[in-house]
Amino acid sequence: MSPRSKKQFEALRASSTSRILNAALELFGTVGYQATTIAQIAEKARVSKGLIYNYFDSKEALLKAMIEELSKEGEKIMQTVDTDDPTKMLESIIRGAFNWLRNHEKQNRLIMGLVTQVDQFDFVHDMANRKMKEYMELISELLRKIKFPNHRTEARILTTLFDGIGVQYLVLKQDYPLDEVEEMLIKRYCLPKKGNS
Amino acid sequence: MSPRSKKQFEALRASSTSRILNAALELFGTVGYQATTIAQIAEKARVSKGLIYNYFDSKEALLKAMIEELSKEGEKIMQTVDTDDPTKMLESIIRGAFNWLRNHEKQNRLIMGLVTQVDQFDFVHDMANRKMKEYMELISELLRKIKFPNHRTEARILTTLFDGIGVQYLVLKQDYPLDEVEEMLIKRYCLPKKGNS
Amino acid sequence: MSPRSKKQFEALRASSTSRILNAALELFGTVGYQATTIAQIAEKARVSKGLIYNYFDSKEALLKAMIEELSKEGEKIMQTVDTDDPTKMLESIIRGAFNWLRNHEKQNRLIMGLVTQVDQFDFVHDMANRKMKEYMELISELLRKIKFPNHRTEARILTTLFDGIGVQYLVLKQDYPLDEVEEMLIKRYCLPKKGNS
Amino acid sequence: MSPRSKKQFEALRASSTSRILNAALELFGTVGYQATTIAQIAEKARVSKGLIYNYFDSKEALLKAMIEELSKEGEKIMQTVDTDDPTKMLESIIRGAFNWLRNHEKQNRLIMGLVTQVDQFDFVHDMANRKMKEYMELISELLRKIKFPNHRTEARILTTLFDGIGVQYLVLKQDYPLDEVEEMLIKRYCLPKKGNS
DNA sequence: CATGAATGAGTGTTCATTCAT
DNA sequence: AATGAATGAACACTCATTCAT
Repeated sequence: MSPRSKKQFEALRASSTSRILNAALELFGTVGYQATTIAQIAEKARVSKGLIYNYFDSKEALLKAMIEELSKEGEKIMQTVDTDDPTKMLESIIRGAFNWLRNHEKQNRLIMGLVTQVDQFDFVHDMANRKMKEYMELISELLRKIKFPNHRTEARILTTLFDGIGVQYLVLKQDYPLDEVEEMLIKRYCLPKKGNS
Repeated sequence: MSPRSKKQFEALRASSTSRILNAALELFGTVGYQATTIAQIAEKARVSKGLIYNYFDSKEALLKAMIEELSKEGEKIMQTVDTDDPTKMLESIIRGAFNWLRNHEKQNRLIMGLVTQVDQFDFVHDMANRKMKEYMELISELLRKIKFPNHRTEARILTTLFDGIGVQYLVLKQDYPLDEVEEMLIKRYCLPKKGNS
Repeated sequence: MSPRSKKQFEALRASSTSRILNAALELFGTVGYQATTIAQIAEKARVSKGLIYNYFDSKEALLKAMIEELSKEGEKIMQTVDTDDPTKMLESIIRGAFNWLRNHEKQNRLIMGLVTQVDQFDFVHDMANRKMKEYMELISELLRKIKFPNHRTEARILTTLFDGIGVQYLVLKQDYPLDEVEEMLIKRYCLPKKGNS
Repeated sequence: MSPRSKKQFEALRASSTSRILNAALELFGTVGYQATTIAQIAEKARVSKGLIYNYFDSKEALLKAMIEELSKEGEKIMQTVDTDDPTKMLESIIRGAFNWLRNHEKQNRLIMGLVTQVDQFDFVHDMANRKMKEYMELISELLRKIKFPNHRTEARILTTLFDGIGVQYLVLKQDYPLDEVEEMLIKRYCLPKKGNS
């Protein structure tokens, strides 16, 4: 009855789980969480509806798992930034933020859509809230280290800009000069200023 | 022939319509469009479900009416800004944007939630797209007039900041120093620069 | 308070009532009774929804009134047929039946649609039943008088044919040779037979 | 991979589908299509409302499926008639038509009810139209072969009679002498005439 | 007599979830 | 582990009918 090894089973599990998560992300990130049906996810993942409930307790649990995975991925990226030279680190963070936007369009769309609903997806709201504050603190600290004037205010500006870029990029798409804005921010915050000395 | 006067009917209609629109805005702007049911709207507006369909063809038509009203309101505000002195005008626009954020939280939430869904609420997406570009052009032109260096790039920054502030304010609420950021932007863009002369 | 004479009021009543009945017939007879809404009737009659309920207790009462009017009209037509010469009378009846089909398409459609529903429009069913039997008796008697062989069976055939023609005309419309069939029936039943003597 | 065998699923599907179709026919054919609710069908089929939508896209699709099945059944019956001897064939067709009336009361009622509504169930109208013309052609040809005088006109009479019998039987039920009329038609059209030789 | 805004029970339909296999 | 048939609560929407004026 059990000719498959444990490893095979686990591989199966992993494969199905990730197929489901990928399909869900694809749909949540385009048509939205509420407008996506379990049937659509099952079809896109080429899996039966029932199987989804073997791995996830509910549609919301599936969402939660996705958000958590996303949160972990975000942390992982943060840990790869160089921690010695504050200027290099800031540049690394800025470039990382822009790359995130480029590579996680669906995720951004999803989160943006969820974060607007009050009292319903508190775990998303909380995560967004926490991340925003973490970013703020980190960047503020870096700007202080590189002796950028008004470092707190500038950190506010910079983090706010990140979110603004996210929204504008999401709406304007190719019309938004992502590369240009990236270089401009690098220049403003990571290069030695001439006239500000 | 007519037992209630035309005026009476008109008043009745206006009252119901606005009650419905208000209730819908309240709900769409908090729990979201899709998560809001017609029954909830009817209850909040203290009106029967059926009556809503006397005034709006469908749930989506109700949304459309709301968005259009919003769009008009936006235009009206834009027309009130002083058009003589570019510096004054820019300040007026910036202050207007912040006041909009303060007074239209529900609307912002709603639009932000809708704009993320692709191929579903194109009229919202289109409006957002158009407004963003209009703002960009207007501000760019003003910065050029007041001889702000790199006026196009700075206009990009400023409009992007508006959206970013919207997102952060929406998530962080009281934790976001709205007033402080407002003053800072006024100072940066509307006051004579010392070192830049 | 009552500056209008009784006659004026009655004229008003008659006008509205008949406008409503006409509109209802138009709609019942094309889209069907159930598919027709009171709102559609009101609109077509250029009358308010409420007024319809001044004259008719309910949608079904409106239908009943229509059917009754129709029934009376049918009787009136029957009374106009010449009662002296049985052959002439038969011809008159046959021609009358064909003219009825030509002039009462909507009514036929309506009745045909209603008569199929069991336990719902018994008054229609009953009327149809009664009319069919009356016709059968009358024609049978006439055929007997003109010494048509197998007069009962032939009466059955003839009345059945009337209904069949109704159905086929209703479905095939211009493709059905109504005039041709009319002449054929007249020839068969109302002219002296050559070979059958 | 699959817990229930393909066959098991197939059997389940077939069972549910036919239960639903039977229940729908029962109701459509008595109270009528529009007056029948999905809830009633579900209850009579001892099935949940939702399941109906697993098999049929909509109430109208359910009707369409029923009509199509009916159309196929009609063709099947037509193919069983003896094709060698035209007289035998004609008798077979006449007897077939009467048996159809006896065994398909609900279907006839349903179709008769639908065919009266214009611009709404065109597929029913079209089918009725087509069948009528097919029958007309076939019978006309047979009468020609057996050298019946005025074969076209007589074919018209005969097919019209079929429909008329349908209507009268539907209204008069047991009061209509179906058997008697059947024998009479057989005698008139399928037996060698005395005086016509 | 006449209006049309207002109601609410009822309709077709959807969809997350369960369960026998 | 996997299937998909089955459920039923919930939804958007309709419409005959009422009623204040």
